[in-house]
Amino acid sequence: MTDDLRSAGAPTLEDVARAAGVSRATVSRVVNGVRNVDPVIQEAVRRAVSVTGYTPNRAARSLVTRRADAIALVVSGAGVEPKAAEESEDTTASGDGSSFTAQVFADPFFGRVVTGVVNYLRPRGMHPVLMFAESSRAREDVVAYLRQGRADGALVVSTHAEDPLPALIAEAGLAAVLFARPARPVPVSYVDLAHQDGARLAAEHLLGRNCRRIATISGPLDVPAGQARLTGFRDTMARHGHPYIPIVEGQFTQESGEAAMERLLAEHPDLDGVFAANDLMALGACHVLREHGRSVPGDVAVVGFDDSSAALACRPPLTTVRQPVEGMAAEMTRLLLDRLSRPDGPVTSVIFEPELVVRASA
Amino acid sequence: MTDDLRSAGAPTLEDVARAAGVSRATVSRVVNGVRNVDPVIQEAVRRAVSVTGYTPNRAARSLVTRRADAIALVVSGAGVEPKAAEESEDTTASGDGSSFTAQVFADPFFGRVVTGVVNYLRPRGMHPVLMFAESSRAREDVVAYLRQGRADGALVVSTHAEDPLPALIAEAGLAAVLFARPARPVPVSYVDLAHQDGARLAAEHLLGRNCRRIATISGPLDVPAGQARLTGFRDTMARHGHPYIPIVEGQFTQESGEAAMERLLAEHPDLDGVFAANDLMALGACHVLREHGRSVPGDVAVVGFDDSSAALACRPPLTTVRQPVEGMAAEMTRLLLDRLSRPDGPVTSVIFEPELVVRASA
DNA sequence: GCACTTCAGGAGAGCGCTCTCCATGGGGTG
DNA sequence: CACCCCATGGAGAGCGCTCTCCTGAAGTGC
Repeated sequence: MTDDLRSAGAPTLEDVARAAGVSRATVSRVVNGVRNVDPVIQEAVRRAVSVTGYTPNRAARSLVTRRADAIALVVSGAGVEPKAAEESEDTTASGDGSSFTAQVFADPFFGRVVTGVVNYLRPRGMHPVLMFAESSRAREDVVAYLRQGRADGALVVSTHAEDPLPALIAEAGLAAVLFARPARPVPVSYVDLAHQDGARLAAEHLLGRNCRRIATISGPLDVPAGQARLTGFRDTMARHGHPYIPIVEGQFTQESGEAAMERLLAEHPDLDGVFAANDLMALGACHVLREHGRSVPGDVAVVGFDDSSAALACRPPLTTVRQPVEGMAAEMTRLLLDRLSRPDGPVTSVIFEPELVVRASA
Repeated sequence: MTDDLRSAGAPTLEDVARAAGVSRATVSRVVNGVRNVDPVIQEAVRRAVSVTGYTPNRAARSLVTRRADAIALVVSGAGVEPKAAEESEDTTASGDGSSFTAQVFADPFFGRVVTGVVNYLRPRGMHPVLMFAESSRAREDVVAYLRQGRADGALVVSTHAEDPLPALIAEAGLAAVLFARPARPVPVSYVDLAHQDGARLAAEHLLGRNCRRIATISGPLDVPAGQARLTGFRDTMARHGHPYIPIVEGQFTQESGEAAMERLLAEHPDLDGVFAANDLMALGACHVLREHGRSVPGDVAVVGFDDSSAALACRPPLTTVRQPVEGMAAEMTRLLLDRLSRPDGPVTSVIFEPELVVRASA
């Protein structure tokens, strides 16, 4: 098609300029919409663009703008730690089902983060590069990737506290925004949820239903979110005259929720209310309760946390504390793009408020 | 650090060359490991690289190599179709929970694809760019992205048949590999599962347990995989003297599985075996069966398909047909990289064999 | 010992784009 | 009528890298 105007390969600015009878600079101005260009010439250029089928070469543009117009979405944390064989380059088709990535996607939480990020990025013509950083080698990869200018900044979702990645990125002078406050302070913006308030809502709901023997399945206590939800729950219970409540620590997985419920039931067979620090564990708890002949919410009321897809998948549907993950992820993305356009803007944090969603389980 | 050797900003090849007392070309050769370079000089260059803290600029490299060294992972299909307001650029922090991306991640299947892709890509220093193509606008974005050279090729996972994306990509002369055979033939390589064989395994297992009133919850029949699983199941049943079996079409979601099971139970209260075309629907079916007082597998045996995380999350754990999604995704990635290094290699397809995994549900 | 091959390393030409600087010209102002 | 200003478009210098071509020195064979 119209090969007469192009030398070979993809058409370049030069080709368009020739076709439109103007200079390269003018085409560039029209394409990027900068400065005033005579409407007549603009039109001519636009026509030339579509005639030649021109698409700007991103590498060339990036080379001069020093911007990749891409950002990385990094899921960071400790997964299965690197065995001796880590260097073995051959993760071949045999498939490694128990990998960190698999763990990550098992929780509906992460899909919601992606949803929020993508929804914000897409109208802006951007797409996230997906990276996982569960080993120190992988963390270096992330930093190298950013340093190479392949992405302008990173959105970091840590699954564990003490994650060294945020600090690494900050030290290297790279842009990043975190999902959730880092365990130890790092000069990086983040979004987070008022976890304690959420836990308070759960506690008050359980108490409002006249549950009196209430226990909780907490999240991992080395994760700030796990810690905060427990604190919020415990404080509220204490304030209402329940200074002591049974606690079993879970790991935010369904299995850990099941195990925790088993223990709770063994030690406190008469309990009538459970607050699980996330929906997945609440789901596991419901299963175990039913297996032990307890009806939910008849015998035991169960409240989850997150309002993830697991909450609806559960029988009965879970009463839970809604965490607006998609909105938080979108805000996180907004903060990063903001940072990129104003590199010395302030480091900020945005805290979202949770909301109680009452369904059938409590 | 050692600012004396760098002009400003990130160190370039030039800086390293100066530090090592060689030419730019030599540094490039060492960095890329091509041609013979005197070991002594190599060592000097390497030292200079670490002293200066040099990292190659990818944009500059891409500009000349015409390779982005990046690939796109595209989830394609029809989601919520674009409303009139599609152009409204403001998918702000309000969060759009019911979006296509949310639908996608609700199925554990996709996480497994990502796992396989990432596992293969990572040792090779690559990371996928995540894209969603559920509207024609989004499909154009994908093509434009590839045409701009931001990614060298695409891995396409279609959630629906008749997905126009593979054809669009092929027409544009861009590299791609598909997960699952396209509904209408497109000159693009793909990986797929022998769905019919998998369904046969399920049928034979149910028959082997002496189930005699067997029904199936099929996948969406406009998806090749849904179609093939039904065909395989029906054919096997017919071959064993069951020419007619009740069928209800589902949508591969848990809810659709529940609805289908309700209908099946209403119309055939005496059934003793169910084959659901994926685990999510099997999970839904189990819920409904229990609600109707049927024990699984005591009263009704249930077989799923995929061996996804839902199979283990189910009570009882699902007997299912294992689809090696991670391995398939890795192979798909291998095919793409292959294609990129040998652009006129053959278009191929790799079909994987499923495997029956017997657990408690049947 | 001389012509010839071999190979290490340097020089330099771009890759396609942006953006600064400059030339041009038309219109407004004193 | 002279002057200045601003709007407009062109020229051209790179951005940092790769890779071809070329030089020169060392090795090889008769």
